Amino acid sequence: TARWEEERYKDGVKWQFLEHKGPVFAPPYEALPDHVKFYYDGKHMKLAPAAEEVSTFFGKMLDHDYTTKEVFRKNFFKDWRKEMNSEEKSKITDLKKCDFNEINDYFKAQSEIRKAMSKEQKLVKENERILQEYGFCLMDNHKERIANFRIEPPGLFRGRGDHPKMGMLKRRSRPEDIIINCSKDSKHPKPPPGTKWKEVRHDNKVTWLVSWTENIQGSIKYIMLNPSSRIKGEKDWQKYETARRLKKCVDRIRSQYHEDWKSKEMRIRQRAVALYFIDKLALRAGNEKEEGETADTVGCCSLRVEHINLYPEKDGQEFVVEFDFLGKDSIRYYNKVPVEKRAFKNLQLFMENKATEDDLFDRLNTSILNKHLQELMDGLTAKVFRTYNASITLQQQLKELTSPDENIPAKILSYNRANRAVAILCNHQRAAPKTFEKSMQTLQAKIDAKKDQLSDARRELKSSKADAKVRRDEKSKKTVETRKKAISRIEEQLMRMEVQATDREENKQIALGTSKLNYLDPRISVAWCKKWDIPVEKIYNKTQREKFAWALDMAEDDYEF
DNA sequence: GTGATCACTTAGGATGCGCGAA
DNA sequence: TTCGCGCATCCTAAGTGATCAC
Repeated sequence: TARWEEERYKDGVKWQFLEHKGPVFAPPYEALPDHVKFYYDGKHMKLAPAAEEVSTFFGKMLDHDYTTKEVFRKNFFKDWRKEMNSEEKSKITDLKKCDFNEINDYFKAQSEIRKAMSKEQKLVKENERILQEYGFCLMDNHKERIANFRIEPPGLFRGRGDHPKMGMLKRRSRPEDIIINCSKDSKHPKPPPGTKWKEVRHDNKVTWLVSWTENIQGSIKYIMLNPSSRIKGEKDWQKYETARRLKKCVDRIRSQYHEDWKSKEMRIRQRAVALYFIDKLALRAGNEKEEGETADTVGCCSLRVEHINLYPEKDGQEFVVEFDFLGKDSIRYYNKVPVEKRAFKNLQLFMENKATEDDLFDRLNTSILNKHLQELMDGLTAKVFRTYNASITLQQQLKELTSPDENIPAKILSYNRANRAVAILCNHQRAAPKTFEKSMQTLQAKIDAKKDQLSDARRELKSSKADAKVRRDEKSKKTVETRKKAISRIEEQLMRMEVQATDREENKQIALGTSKLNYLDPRISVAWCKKWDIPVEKIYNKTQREKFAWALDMAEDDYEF
């Protein structure tokens, strides 16, 4: 469907152009010299000197505050300079003097146009066609949905938190960067005309269909199957089965690490205290990271002295450890927890004679820890504790919070509360939605209005009752009945709103999705739904039901994690 | 033991879209 | 019919952990 046109570039070189419709490459292109790129002039994709394309990225991002960050600007300008030709290089020497407002306005206008167009259904149809053509593959004779079938487009790298590489240019992937993985006899997508794939291989030991190396960290990116696929589903099921095996031996492991706190060997004590944190607080393992390559974040094994404070006594509690560090995605973990005395004494020992930037567990890393865990249980690693503790917490909380005589909305609130307990345990946070305050106010106003309505209705009932007493006829009796019904309807509506308000307030800064999708054995939820006769659609949306199809089939109302 | 590489899961924010209220 | 909101989906970064070479 790509429409090709011919145009003339300023050097007198003839190139071909096309409107961008391509699903795999954005846009598709011929083999081009490195300094030549595409840009969009509002009508057509055109060739542009690379520098122009790069600078438009900056314009696109102008609304974000990070374009004011020094690191971002420095990295961006360095990479931009690399893309400039000699004329541009001598002209564009100072980022401060560059004004990107025009291009920024242009992209804002573009997004308005896109919004208007989306109503026309044209784009919707086109997206559907692309999905049908590129969004599926055949695996073991089953048509399976592919998760991320589009190659990542070029742009400026942001990263999360204080990332040292923010602002760098993420380069366009070319067919020559792409490795295709498929079976020998299969039909695989052909590269754009005049180009070649880097490689076509047939490795059935891995699950990816396409891979390429990204230029910011040099890591490998993959195209893989959707969570609804057989291969992902089976893996997911296995994960929860491993966690269930941990349930059987967790007592033994816990008493083991309590013993190890007394060990003569420092490395064993450290291992035991770290495992205690991972188990009790659901901390992540904490692999080492290369300095200067990523934001400075830590997990359990990579905690430094500066990340904890010890209080022999605080707020009436003994042996309190205060954690304050940035974890995955630079999300802050802050927690004050009383710990067992022996663990506390060990921590004091580990911190002796250390500088704040020294490792808390200097005799430990994730590979040592995981080797130890492997000996305790086949397939046990640090992350299994997170899965186990999350799922067992959900199960316990559901038991505790669900009261049999509550109605469905109230039961769902209980479910969300159980889910929330897990999200808090795993520290799954989100930024409070921008519209939070406003939407809370709107809801409160609705509640108030409903309350007024209720008192009006009650007054009306009273008067009609009095009326019925005097008149003693059928008609007035009927009025009383209708008004009674109206009241109970209003009461129910009010209750539902109040439940919703509580739920939303409690959810302000907590993300439930991550735990629901990755940590909670879906069979627990399915069993709960069956037990209390709650439609599973109230808990899992369509996508989630597809992902957890295996669990929907499997779990009965008496399922125990 | 160490570092590099690879494959895979887990993560939050941005964007898209459908639906109910006005 | 329009508007605004909230949930679903998309996107891709950032983790975990296995394996391999030295």
